[in-house]
Order: sequence, then C-alpha cells, then structure tokens
Amino acid sequence: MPELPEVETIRRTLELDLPGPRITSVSGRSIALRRPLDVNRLQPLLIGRQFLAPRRRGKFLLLDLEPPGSLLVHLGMTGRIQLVKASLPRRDHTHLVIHLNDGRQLRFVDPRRFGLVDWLDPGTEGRDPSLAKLGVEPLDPSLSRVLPPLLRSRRAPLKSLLLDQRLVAGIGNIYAAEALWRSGIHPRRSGNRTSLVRLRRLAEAVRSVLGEAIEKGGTTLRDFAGANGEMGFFAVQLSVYGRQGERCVNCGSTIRAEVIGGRTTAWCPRCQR
DNA sequence: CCAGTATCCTGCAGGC
DNA sequence: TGCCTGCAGGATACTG
Repeated sequence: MPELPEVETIRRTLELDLPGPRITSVSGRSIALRRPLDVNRLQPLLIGRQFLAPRRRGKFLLLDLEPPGSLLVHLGMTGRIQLVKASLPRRDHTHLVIHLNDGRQLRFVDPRRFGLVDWLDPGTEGRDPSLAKLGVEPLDPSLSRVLPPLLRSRRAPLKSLLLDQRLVAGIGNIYAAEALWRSGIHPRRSGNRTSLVRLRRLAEAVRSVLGEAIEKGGTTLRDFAGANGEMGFFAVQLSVYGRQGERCVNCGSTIRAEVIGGRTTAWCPRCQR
C-alpha cells in the first residue's frame, strides 16, 4: 500500500514538523520485523540527537539525525508513522516510540510487521544491503533513458519487472497496474518483446502516475497529517487497480484481473495489448 | 544470472 | 453469532 507517493507524502509532512526537538528516550518492544527491531540498541544511539529533514529512497525513509546518523524506515504493507502528543493513547502494534523533549512522540506502528526500523551509521547507507541494490529513482529525469533498455534485457512480464526494486525503486502493485494501463501495455507482455518506443511510453507513464499521486497527496497534506498526527495513506483516483469487473474509464470494456508473478493484476483487455 | 514461488504477519471479508 | 478460509502485498530466501 505505501508505495513511493505515500512515502514521499509522509516525508514531506515530517519535514515540516519533525526537525527541532531533542530525543529524550526510546521505548517499545524488541520484536521480529523485516529486520529484528532492537530497542535496547537504538536507545543509546538516539538519546540526545535531533531529527533533520528526512530523505527518501524508493519506498525507504531516511530519518537523518544530528549529531550524524540515520534511522532507516520501511513501512512494508501496514506500517504507519505517528507524530503525536505523548498523551494520545497508543494504538495496537506500536513497536517503537521515540520521545521528544517538546512533549511529542514519533511512533512506529505496524500490525503485519513487514516493515523495518534500523540504525545507519553516518555514511554507511551505500553499504546497507537493501539500499545498495535499489535501482533508478522513478522521478529522476534519467528514468526514460535508463529504464527501457533494462526492461528490454529481460523476458519476465513487464508487470513483474516494474515491481523489481533493483530495476526501478518505489513502484508497488497499485502504480505498476496504473502505469501499464496508462501506457496501453498488457501486464503479461515480456520486456524483451516490447519495443523501445513503448517502453519509453511506459517509463513516462510511471513518472506521470507517481507524480500526480504525490501532487494529490500534497493537496491533502493537511488532512492527511491529520488532527491526531497520523501519517497513513490517501485514496487516489485509480483507473484499473482493484476495479476488476467494473468498466474501463477509457473504453467501457470490463476490467479483468489475474495473478501475475504472484500478484493480483488488473488490466483492460481492450486498451492494453 | 534469471524467473518463478514460498515465506513472513495480521486484519478483514465472505461463506456457511 | 462464530468459526474457518483465503486474500491483501512489501522484500527476500530459495528452487529449478
């Protein structure tokens, strides 16, 4: 669910509100997330530090600190970040709480525990096993030059290739389906059986779909950050994802869905070839 | 190296 | 009402 646009919106929200106060303590429960969450290790590393403006890489958040060091955060499927008054009751599955000296807390909540929070020593992000493998940033202007030849070199379905974070970082199941619909390409089409012209169109669709979703997130930023400081997800207008059985907004055909590469994938049988 | 599948986890929807 | 099953999908380990 949290794909690049949602993570970017969270980043922008945190950028406004997180820098400043000092960390006074850390609490929570060490528990198995994607990587083991070790509260006892984080505690001495975080106390006394202040957050700077956060960064994003793919679907990862990098919460930079001063003195230098970073928290690496991934929201997985159900991860949420809350920046709230300490008095607000904790939701279930709150795994980590970072206490700030202005009476607020940064909380990491993740029922399904597919997310992660990990410490990065300054300058080591290039060696992090997850970050090091990430492909091109989809909003980078180089995307339409870099991505097409990569896709051309593979014979897997384009839908699966778009989800491969080593090729392009930040696309998930929702925006992969949307970008393929927008560029008129069938999700099962092999990368190496697609012309460079069409792949360039796909790269542009990826950029525009993600860019528009971020804009919408930006316009709802105030609501989105919420009265209770909860940073979750927003609903964007979707053309195919989750619309199987409904009519294509472009041609009126019935949207279909099948499992491709282990992921349910919706597409329009008429618009996408 | 590449492609495809299994795995982790909880909440929720649907069937009966 | 309650129980069961299956599905949702991030990244990654594993298999062929």
